[in-house]
Amino acid sequence: MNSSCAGPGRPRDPEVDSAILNAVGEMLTERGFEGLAMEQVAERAGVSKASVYRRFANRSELLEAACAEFAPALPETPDTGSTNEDLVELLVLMAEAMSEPSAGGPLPAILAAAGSHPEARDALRRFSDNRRKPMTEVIDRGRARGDVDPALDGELVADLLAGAVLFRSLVRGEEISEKRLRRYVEMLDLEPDSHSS
Amino acid sequence: MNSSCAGPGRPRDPEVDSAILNAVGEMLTERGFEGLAMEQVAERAGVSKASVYRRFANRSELLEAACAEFAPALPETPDTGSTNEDLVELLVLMAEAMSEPSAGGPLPAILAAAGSHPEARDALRRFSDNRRKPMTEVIDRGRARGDVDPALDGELVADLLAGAVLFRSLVRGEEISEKRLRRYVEMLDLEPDSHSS
Amino acid sequence: MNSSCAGPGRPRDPEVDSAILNAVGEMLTERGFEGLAMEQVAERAGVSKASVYRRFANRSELLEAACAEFAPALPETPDTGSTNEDLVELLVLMAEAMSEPSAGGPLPAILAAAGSHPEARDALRRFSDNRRKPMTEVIDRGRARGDVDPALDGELVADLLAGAVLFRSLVRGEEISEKRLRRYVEMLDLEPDSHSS
Amino acid sequence: MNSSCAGPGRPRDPEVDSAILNAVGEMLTERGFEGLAMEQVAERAGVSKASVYRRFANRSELLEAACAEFAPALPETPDTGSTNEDLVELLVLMAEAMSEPSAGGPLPAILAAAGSHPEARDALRRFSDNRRKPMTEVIDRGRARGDVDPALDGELVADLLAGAVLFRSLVRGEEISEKRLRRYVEMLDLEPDSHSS
DNA sequence: TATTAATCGAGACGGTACGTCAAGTCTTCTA
DNA sequence: TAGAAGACTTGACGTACCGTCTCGATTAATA
Repeated sequence: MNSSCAGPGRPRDPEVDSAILNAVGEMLTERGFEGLAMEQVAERAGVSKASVYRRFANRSELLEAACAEFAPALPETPDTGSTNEDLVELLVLMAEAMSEPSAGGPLPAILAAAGSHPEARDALRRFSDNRRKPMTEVIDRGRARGDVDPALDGELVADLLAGAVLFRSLVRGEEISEKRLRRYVEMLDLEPDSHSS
Repeated sequence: MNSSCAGPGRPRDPEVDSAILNAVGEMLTERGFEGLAMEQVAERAGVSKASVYRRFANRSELLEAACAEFAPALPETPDTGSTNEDLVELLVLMAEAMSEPSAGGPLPAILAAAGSHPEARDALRRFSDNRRKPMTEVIDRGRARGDVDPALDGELVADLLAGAVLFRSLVRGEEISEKRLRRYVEMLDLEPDSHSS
Repeated sequence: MNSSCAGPGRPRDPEVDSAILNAVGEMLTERGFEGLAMEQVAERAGVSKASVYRRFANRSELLEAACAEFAPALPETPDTGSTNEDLVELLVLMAEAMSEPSAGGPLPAILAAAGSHPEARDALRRFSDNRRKPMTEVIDRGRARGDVDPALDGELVADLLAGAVLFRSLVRGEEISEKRLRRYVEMLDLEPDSHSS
Repeated sequence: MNSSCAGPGRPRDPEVDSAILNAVGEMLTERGFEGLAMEQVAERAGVSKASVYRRFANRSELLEAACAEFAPALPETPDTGSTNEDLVELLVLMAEAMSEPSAGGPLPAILAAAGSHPEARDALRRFSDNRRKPMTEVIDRGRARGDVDPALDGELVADLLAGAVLFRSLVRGEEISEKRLRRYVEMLDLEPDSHSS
């Protein structure tokens, strides 16, 4: 709908699009969700305010687009041989992404926006889906190995683990040690024999 | 610290304090964190803008105070005889508080602000401490009954369970069924014998 | 210098300019310099506050502009045949302009501001230059007629006469009778023979 | 009414009175009429705002009091033997008082206020009366000496001379050279013989 | 090739909120 | 009581964004 119909008239400059989105990403990272000002986005992108508004009718839409853009690379599914250890590795990555701005990029800002902006929630959902996939793979592999109880619901596991990371990062604002992450995983008792020994 | 030292000068009118805080609470509930405008808070509280600024130097401080104020009564610790069932009940309450504004009061707004505002985070920490206490009690009681593994760390349990609720509410924006909450609890396998039967 | 260079961007609406200046003129006349409030000027002009501030960075600049605008038509140079009589006529006009607000327009307000605001002083200078010109013409004409001492310095005459009017109006706050004005003129003894008879 | 009736209760501290008036004088001198803020006067006087308001109901009254207080020493009547020269000396003093703030004290500020505040006008009237007296004396002495035309009206002379000084200082904002002052005086032709020689 | 229509920049416009400051009034404590 | 301190309402100050708009100047596809 945007790019396909060539129509008459001057076409939009794609550089402008990307300049805007870049600026949004930076500002979101640096100054958070509240610090996202259309006016400064335009200036920072070296673009006129009208050009921003031509694409995004308002702050929300801009945020929406930024969220849509926001798709951090799906992490390599780890394979250490141990289901628990694989999960810990995934959680470590997630915890890093949640930590202070400019480390984890705009994620905290988007999270902050989630309360009021459904698009932000969508972005987060996509993000969490991405994160969930390797988690599921890890569990499936464990199940194949016979490590993991076949009846186990991978989604519930993801809710609990991702939730714990989210909770401590967002609500309690703490860095999470790898040790703690490992204890979360062990609590779920995925590998019954591993500590019966 | 506030009221005891009379000092010279006219004392602050406590009605003004409460009028402001009430107004903040309402606005936060109705219009979210972004809709919290000093000017309108003042108007709504029937108070001059200067009186608001005398107490709270800026929006952040106002939010902070609102958060401090926001300490919903700690729920009755349930006692159904079953540890799992008690936990489910606590989670149901928590899930309700997280759902749509005006149901759960300003909590979602505060949560949204947590990303950018440490004070909001503090408020949440206090809130979560309050919630955590009955959870710990329930677990302790279970341990006393012999239901629960004595080695179990209650805090980790709370992280996982509260986190899962938070995660599904905030990130995925879903209402959470009681059934799902029960499955979270069961996953933790607190009462080993309960499903061995 | 203002209107010719179109430049990029939406051009300023000249109606806004004039609306503002009109409002300023009225308020200055009605409520004096101290009663000149940016906020009310904007409202009265039916214009946003930002539009006022875009043009005038602060009250002083607004005053300055109002002063610049303030250039009452240079009075007809009278020609009664008598130098003295011509001067008296000019002084009468000047005395009227100095009297109560809304009679003389913003002049008293500007005069009041002159002490603290150089721009007001500039406006007054321009104004007095305008007033001085007809005075000089009258004197020159008198000199041509042989009425007036050729050595006479017209500027000094203007200082003395205008000063006297100013003094009685501002410092003493009195209406000045035509008779008194005539006596001032006669004191200067411009037409030596006129009272030798 | 103020000082005489002792009445019941603690008497007013006269130091407070003078501290206030001093502060007013200084502020008027330094920051002009518009810069006269009750709040800062109080602070500067080391006095509570209420103590200021107890004495002066509002800014105008405070200004009024300051004006009342403002009574620069009546200058020594000069006596050089020459009427013209005496007048020049008086004008020099007056021109100095009119020049930049902190040189001439609060006079320029009061002058600025004269447009809107009758009390300021009163103060100026008193001031000009003070100035006028030596001028009249000088003229009378001249008349006694036979220097000056007996029919001359001293008041008119004062209007013209003081007015010229006022005019050039206030409206034109110029320092006035002694030479120019002398030319004003000579223009009035008080001593007909002095330049017939 | 000329037309045409949308783009781009710049920036004015009416709004709304921000956070500051002062004017006056009122209330309390201390001396 | 007076005096110091300071809370209170009111209202202007000057700043910063919002989202809309009007320009003049580019561009490319189309006629």
